Amino acid sequence: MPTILDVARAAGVGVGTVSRVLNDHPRVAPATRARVREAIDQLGYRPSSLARALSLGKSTSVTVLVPGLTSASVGMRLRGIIPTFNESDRDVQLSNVDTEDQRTRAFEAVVTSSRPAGLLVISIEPTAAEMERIRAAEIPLVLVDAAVAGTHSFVIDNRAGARAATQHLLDLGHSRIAFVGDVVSGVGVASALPRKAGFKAAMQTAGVAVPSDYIQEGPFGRESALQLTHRVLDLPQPPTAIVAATDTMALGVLEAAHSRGLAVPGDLSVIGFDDIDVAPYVGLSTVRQPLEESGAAAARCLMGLLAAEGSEPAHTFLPVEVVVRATTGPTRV
Amino acid sequence: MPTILDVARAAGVGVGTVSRVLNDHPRVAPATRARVREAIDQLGYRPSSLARALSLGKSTSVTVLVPGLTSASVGMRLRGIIPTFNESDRDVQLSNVDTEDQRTRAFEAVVTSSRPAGLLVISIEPTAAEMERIRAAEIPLVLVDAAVAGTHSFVIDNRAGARAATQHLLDLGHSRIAFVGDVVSGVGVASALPRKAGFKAAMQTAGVAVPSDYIQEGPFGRESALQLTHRVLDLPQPPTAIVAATDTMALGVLEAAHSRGLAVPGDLSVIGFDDIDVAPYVGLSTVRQPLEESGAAAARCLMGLLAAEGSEPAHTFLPVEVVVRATTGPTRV
DNA sequence: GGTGACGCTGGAACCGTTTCCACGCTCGGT
DNA sequence: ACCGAGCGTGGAAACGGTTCCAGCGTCACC
Repeated sequence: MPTILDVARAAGVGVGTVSRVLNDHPRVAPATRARVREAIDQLGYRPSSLARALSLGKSTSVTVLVPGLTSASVGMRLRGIIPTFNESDRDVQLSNVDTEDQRTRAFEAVVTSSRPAGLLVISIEPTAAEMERIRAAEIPLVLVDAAVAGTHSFVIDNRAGARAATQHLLDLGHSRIAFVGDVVSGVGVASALPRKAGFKAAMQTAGVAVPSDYIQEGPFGRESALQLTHRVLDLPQPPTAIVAATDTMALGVLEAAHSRGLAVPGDLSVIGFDDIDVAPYVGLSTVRQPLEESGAAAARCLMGLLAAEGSEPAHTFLPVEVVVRATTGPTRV
Repeated sequence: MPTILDVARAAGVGVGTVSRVLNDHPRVAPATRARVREAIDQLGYRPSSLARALSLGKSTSVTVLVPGLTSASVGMRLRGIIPTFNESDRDVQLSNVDTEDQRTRAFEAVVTSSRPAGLLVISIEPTAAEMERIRAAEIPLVLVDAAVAGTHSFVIDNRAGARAATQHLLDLGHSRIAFVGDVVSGVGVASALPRKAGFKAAMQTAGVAVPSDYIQEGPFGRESALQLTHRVLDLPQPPTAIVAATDTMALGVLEAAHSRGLAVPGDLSVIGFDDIDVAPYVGLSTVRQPLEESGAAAARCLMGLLAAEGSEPAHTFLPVEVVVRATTGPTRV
């Protein structure tokens, strides 16, 4: 395995010159540059990214921090992120952070140990202390599905999305509308909170009262949503429509409806949020957010930060859109 | 950011001793060890993995090479892989290799540039040359959904799986059974090949002739399967059942059936392969392979290789199982 | 023709670890 | 009391890059 010194000797130059050629520094005579290039090809030399990283004090790869890798929406975001980086020859370190402990250690390791060139964080709001350490370490940071002042971030208006979803049901003539959402557990931004708020706001604006029993919350997941749905459907006055905080939970809602023999949307309308990849197959009406595109956009943003500094931090709002499929409709007469 | 030298000074020892403490070498006096530990805590010292990597000639992270990150089955495998590594504090570098060019460069980079502690390759068969370079670089290698002699690998019996799927249809009384599969395109192991062979074998054993038109092959994907299905259903003697090489393609088959107003399974039975996460929601009958578990098992295997050398390479066969859901049944009478 | 500026270059220092070698000390055996 | 073995330790060298500084030409200009 040839080193930079071998190349320097072969080309009859110093190591500094080879390094300058490798990094496209302007101060190299064209003839020398050509000679070095030739020596590199001849020897099949490839610079060691390990040595480069130590010398620079930072690696060239980017780190991506995600909570709940198993969740469908996170997976779709990653599909936008990984290829975008790979296409530019950027290595990607992927870290799954589910517990509070993993989260602490992950941020710690990023700053002290692995020192990536850039950091992409999904659905996690770094604490002020974490932000400060990242800033001090001069690691460019981009947030997806989370926002902190002074940072680049890509988010959607969860409140408006939920509001639109609820409005869609109201427009269909529903008034007994329930909400099935997840509570914060472990790491991860609580997008369920603004979604619940959007639901409430829509109902209030429409002048429709929401019984407190109509708001059911539990852990994230299909299974959990199934139970919450049974609970709300067992009420003396069950709802005719349900807004789920996420598509994954909407799948649980559908399963509950199915197991009770309820017709969807005849007996019960269901709308989710996110438009994960199974949604079209199940015919689930939902609020689409550009998951894959959000990942790709964030990755491009981070690469811009790595290439040329500058550009003041900005929050980018991505569009949401109600997608009507087969699980929402008027109540059967 | 304190270095090992700072720790050495604080503890009144040499850097070598600190390094020995860090790496749990036995040759350190307990008292000294304690003193060094204390200094480490006091200073909040964290070793630089960058420097460590250079000194060792290899990084501590593992690299995972995957083709077609967007495909559902690969995603599920990753869900088994990433958390398994993360739980042991192992960084994971993820590389998406779709084109032949990316593939070459990825293997090249692994050996020459990034030099991970271990390599996990999904659905790709390294060439003999690549194998040789990896062996020379002494990088432990584990294969998933691909097998090469002399390497640890985790595979399923694709042929037997397809055979069982076909047998299931035969048992239901079908005899006009078609096959919709994908052809090799870009990088990735052609598991469609043994699956097609399994289909043919089952039919031959049953003594049922298969018209050549009944075997349709095209690019991988739902869209492609949709067109292939239309083609086979346009035949004068259309099939009453279709074996799809993958669940993703089965989804295309279902879509085609749906758009023609065919009842499933009344007019057309459909069975897929893989049991991807949407399969249960669509009610797709399929051949289940333990996708997530295969990833986790491979990751554990690689970690074993990293911890303690030894254990001769072995091919591990994971079980497959026909899962009957709602898309297969007898032909409507 | 002398001088200053500047482009290009070589090489040393440095990044923060690991590892190897050598040395001192202790202790058991003779 | 002496000697050798061996444990515990310090420190230098090495890993392979980057960067900075100094020096050498060359050239323009006076």
